Formats: sequence, structure tokens, C-alpha cells
Amino acid sequence: MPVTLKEVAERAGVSRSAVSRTFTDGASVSEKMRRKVEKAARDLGYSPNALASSLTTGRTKLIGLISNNFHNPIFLQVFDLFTRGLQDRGLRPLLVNLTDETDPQASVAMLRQYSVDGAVVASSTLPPGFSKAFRDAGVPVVHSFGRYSSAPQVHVVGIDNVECGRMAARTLVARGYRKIAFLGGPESATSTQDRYSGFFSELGAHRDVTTSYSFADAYSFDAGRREMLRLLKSDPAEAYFCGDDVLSIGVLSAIADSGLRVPEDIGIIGLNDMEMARWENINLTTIHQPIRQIVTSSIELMVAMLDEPDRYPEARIFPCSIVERGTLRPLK
Amino acid sequence: MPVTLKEVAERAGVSRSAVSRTFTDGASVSEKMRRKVEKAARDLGYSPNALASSLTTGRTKLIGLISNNFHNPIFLQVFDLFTRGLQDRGLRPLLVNLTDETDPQASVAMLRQYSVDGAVVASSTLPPGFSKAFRDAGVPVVHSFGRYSSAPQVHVVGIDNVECGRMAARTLVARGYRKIAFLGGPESATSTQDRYSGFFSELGAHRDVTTSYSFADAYSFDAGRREMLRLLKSDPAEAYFCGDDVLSIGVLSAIADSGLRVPEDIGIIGLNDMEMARWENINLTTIHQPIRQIVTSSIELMVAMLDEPDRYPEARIFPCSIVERGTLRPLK
DNA sequence: GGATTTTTTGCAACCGGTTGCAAAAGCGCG
DNA sequence: CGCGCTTTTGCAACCGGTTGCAAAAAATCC
Repeated sequence: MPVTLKEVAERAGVSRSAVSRTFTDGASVSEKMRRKVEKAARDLGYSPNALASSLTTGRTKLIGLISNNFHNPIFLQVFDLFTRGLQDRGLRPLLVNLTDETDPQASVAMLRQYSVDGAVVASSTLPPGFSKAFRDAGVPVVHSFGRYSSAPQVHVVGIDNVECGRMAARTLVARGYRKIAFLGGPESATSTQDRYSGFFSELGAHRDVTTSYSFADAYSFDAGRREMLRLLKSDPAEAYFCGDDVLSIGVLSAIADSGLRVPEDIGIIGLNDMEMARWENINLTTIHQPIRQIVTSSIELMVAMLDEPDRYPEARIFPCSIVERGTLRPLK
Repeated sequence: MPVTLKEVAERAGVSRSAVSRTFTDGASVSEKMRRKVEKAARDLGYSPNALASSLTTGRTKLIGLISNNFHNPIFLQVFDLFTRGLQDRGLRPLLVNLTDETDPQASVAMLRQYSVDGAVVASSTLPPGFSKAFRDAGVPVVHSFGRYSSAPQVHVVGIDNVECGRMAARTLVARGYRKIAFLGGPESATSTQDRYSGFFSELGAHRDVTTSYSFADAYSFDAGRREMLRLLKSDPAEAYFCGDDVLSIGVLSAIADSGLRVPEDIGIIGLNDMEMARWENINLTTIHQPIRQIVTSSIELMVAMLDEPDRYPEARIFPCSIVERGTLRPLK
């Protein structure tokens, strides 16, 4: 049904190569030829088959966009930024949902079948083994929102979760909280582990602070609410560092139900600074994660790797910052 | 770099066709041959190039997933359901973000270049012209969350927005509200227009009800809040039917700031029943849109069309239902 | 066991493009 | 106008697969 290069060539009365060259930039074609071919192409409504050309050029301009975070609203923004950024560079995102996938091999095989030029793993919860599997299969890969490591094995773009943990701890201590708790996301997520270790390493220096910790089983409203309702039954802390904003919102809801007030009775600090955090009826104090920069940088890195697949792996880490709103008591 | 069919054939000592047939189901291969080939393929780590085969078969198993709703959290769920549903059927979603695109032609050209087998337009705000453009280009298309029409020109799966408008009106009247307003989303969205017309056609029958209407300029928290703050300045209505849940939440925040109470002073009913609507600190009364069913049905329709591209267009409309929570006064 | 039918296999052409190479065309210049 | 040089063009092979067709092999039947 669709018009092929051969038909255009016949119509224009030229060779197939001539047509091909007109649509390949950098190829040698005279002005006259170009005009002739373009006319014929327009008449016929021709557009070149990207997949056929990928066979010889070895490039599909397809980029696997791989994630398992389809429940956290910030990822809608992540997808928005990724798809637009890739499109702007003429690349096409092939979306892969790894939600209930535990074995990387199947996805690796699939991405190879479609000859993707590269893969972006956008996830804060996938184990590093996934991105390594892609690299081992020879697919250039960037792990966005991945774990910071001083010796990264694949390209990582994200934040320093350990430092975020420290930052949260410093903030709480500075505001005079002395009974402080960590309410993490899933214990298995690397981001949770790192925030935990940063948080407690900072608090270790403060002998007058008492600490405790627990984990919600997902980065979700329900998980946060459920865990906080449990904590409220027996002697809650003065302030909580929560694994994530949506978890924090669940926590706030539990506190409100129990008749306690934020920040008067309990202080809360989240992480991500999702859009909702600044909604006036939530007004969550939180740690801002520079999502836009992470995505932009990931795309730049991906593009660079397309030209230089064996590029030496690097970690690009962006600083986070506290966004003060209404869920922590003010500095004295 | 990747292993090709030819190499497998040489290693197994058979013809290329034999290898091809082993990986094509329904083809005639003896058990002995199959075992030989599979062994060689395994040794070499071969996996067939889906794009190359698409050249002769004419099928890529690529489905364009087209949307411009990257700011409404319910679409994260929509993407989750679509990607998983498509993957489960061996189809691959090629994501297209139309956020600032006004001309369908560019996307049509792109999807043709990649020879997608079909396109799902998942949007409540794109004009019908977009889906028609795909159909005219010979791409099987399903418009999910599209406008209901008794004479659809392309396949449409969604809800009857006119009926939703009526339903909202009936609900408000039944609860004794007599001064009722419509606070729509963007006036240009077909969903807004239909809800508007259903809402007012139902209210037309009630002589004792006074009505008014206005539009927010997006389906967003900020737009809803801004519009409500404006409305609160002069004689607000007793109850509002809001274009969407996230808009409603902005509206609730404005009302809270003004010192009025919901549902005592003002009643609110939303639409969508997004996850957030049932969060205890929001607890929004709303109209449930059966997203899961819409997505599932869209995928089924898409799959059916792959076998029968000229299938007669149909509209699949799912009923919505009121979800009673805390933002309308109870029935008397 | 041989003739006949059915199944399996390989050959070669094709899908829609790209590209190295050599021939053809165009150019500048004396 | 003819020469040498540069640019443009077409030929043909190739990318990694599939498939119709006929030959080869296996299965069935008498």
C-alpha cells in the first residue's frame, strides 16, 4: 500500500540510488535531480521506510524507555520530559513496562529484536542488574534515577540519595527536633537504603537525638497512611523523614485523622517535590529532586553514546535542595 | 555485532530458509531440523531481527500510542494499562507525545516511517481530526477517551460525556441544590462541550434551579483553584460540577482558603474517580470513569483490527457511575 | 519392493532501502 | 575544442530476513 522508493524512481525517471540520496542528508545530489525527485515524491506521497533503511545503516533511532514506576505521579512528568526530549532529537521512545518483570533477559531480547539504538532505564527501584544486562547485550544504556556509585558500571544520572538523607537529618536537627524517625519506602529499593544510611550517619553525631525507623511497603499513599496509623498507636516521633512525597501525603492524612496537627505536633519532610507538594492544601516541606535536569542530562548522555558506544561510564549527580513549606516547624 | 540468520544456518549446516522457518510458527519443519537449528541458535545467542522480517511480512507489531495528556495523573494509569496490555499480546508501544503539536501530519508521517501496525490515540482533548488523519493514512486507529458519536468515523472507546453531564445534574438536583454551576475544563475540549450540553439539557427541565457556568483553562489544580478563587469573590453557587478530579481538588483548596466548608457551604462533584479522589484528606464525590475497561476494550479492538483493517467503525461506550464520598451533602 | 502421496528442504527472488565503485556528465581553462 | 579534474549518476551487491516453487526425502499404500 505505501509508496516505495522504486515507484518514485520510476516516476521521476531516475535510478533508485538517486531517490535514496535525495532523502539522505550529506549525500551527493545535484539541485536539478533533487527537485525532480522531490516533485515525484510529493506527487506520490512518498515517505521513506525508516525500518528498511535501518537494515543497512544499522540505526533505527529507536530508544527503549524502560520503567517500572507507573504509580508515582512524578513519573508522568518524567515520561513527558523524556518523550519530548527524544522526539526533539528525532529519536523514538519504545516504551517498556517492567512492572511485574523480575528477569531482565526477556526485555533485553525484545529490545534487541527491535534493534534499539539505546535504552534509558528510568527507575528509582530497579536493581542495577537490569541496566547491566542491557549493557552486556551491547545496547548503550543510561540509568536515570539510578543509584549513585563512585565506580559506576553503566552511565547513571540522578541524585546522591545518601546526601539527601544527611540533608534531611541536618534540617530536622536544626529545627530542634530531638526525637526523629525515618519512614522509608520499600526496603529493597536502593534509594531507600541510601537515604537511610545518609540519614543515620548524620544523626550518629548527635548524642542527644533519639531515633527510630520503619518502612512502608510501597511508594504510595496507602502504604504511608497505613504505616503512620500503626506508628501513631504507640509513642510517635516528633518528626519523620518520609521516603517520598506521595508517601508523605499518606502520612499527613493519617496524622490528620488522629487529631494531631502538622507541624505543631509532628513534623514531616518528604522527597521529590512533586507538583502536588506545593498544592495549598498539602503544602509539604520536601527535598527537591531536579527531575528536569536529570532527564535532560540523560538524553544528552544517550545522544553522546550513540556516536561513541564505548564511552567510559560516568555518574552524573545533581544536587537536591530543601523546599520549605508548611510541614516542619520554623527555624528558631 | 548481533548474530544473523545466516551465521546460524552455517553453524547448523542447513539452509537459511530452514532457520527462518524454525522461528516462524506454522511453518513446516521436522523435529530433527528444529532441534539442530535451535541448538545452533542457542550456542550463538541468536534472536531474529523483528524489523528485517517486517519488511517481507508487512507487520512490525509496533503500535503508536499517541497522547497529549501528560499532566493528568489518571493518564499514568492509562499508560500503565496500555503498555502492559499491549506487551501481553506481543505488541510494542511506540510512544508519541503530542503536547505542543497542532498538526497531525507530522505524526502521521512519523508513524508511517516506522510502519506501525496500528495507532491508539489516548486523549480526551485531541480533536477528532487527529484520529481521522491516521485513518486516512491507512493506519488502523482506535481513539480511546474520544468523543462519543452515533456515527463514528473511526473506532471510539470511551464514555458518554453528555450522559455524565446529565448524571451530575440529576445528582445535584436530587440533593436539593437549587443554585448550580458548571465549572468546565478547557472550552475547546470535546469532553467539556459534551458534559456541558448534557448538564444543561437536564437542568433545563427544572424551572426552580438557577444556573451559571465558567471554564478553567486546563485540567489542572492551578486552573481550578484560580477559577474558584475568582468565583468566590461574588456570590458563588451552592454546588459545582467540575470538569475533572484534579480541577476539583484545586477548587476544594480555594474553598478551604476562603473559610467556607465543603459540603456544608458548597458542594463539589468531580469526574474520573482518580486514585487521589479517595484519599482520606480529599474524599471527593465524583463520577467514576471505567478506565480499565476502556483500555482493555481499546486493545481488543486494536487487535481485532490488525486482522481486519477495514472493520466497520464502532463506538464502544461504557457507563459511568456516581461514587459518593464527602463533598456533596447527603440525600435528604 | 515399488509406485504414489505427503512432508520437508533448498534455491532464488523479493521486501525497501543504502552504498562502494566506476562510468558519465559537467566544469574550468588554455 | 579538447584536456584534466570534480561532481553526479547508475549499477549491482548487500542489509536480515521470508516465501513460492520444485526437488528431495519420508511416509503410505498395495
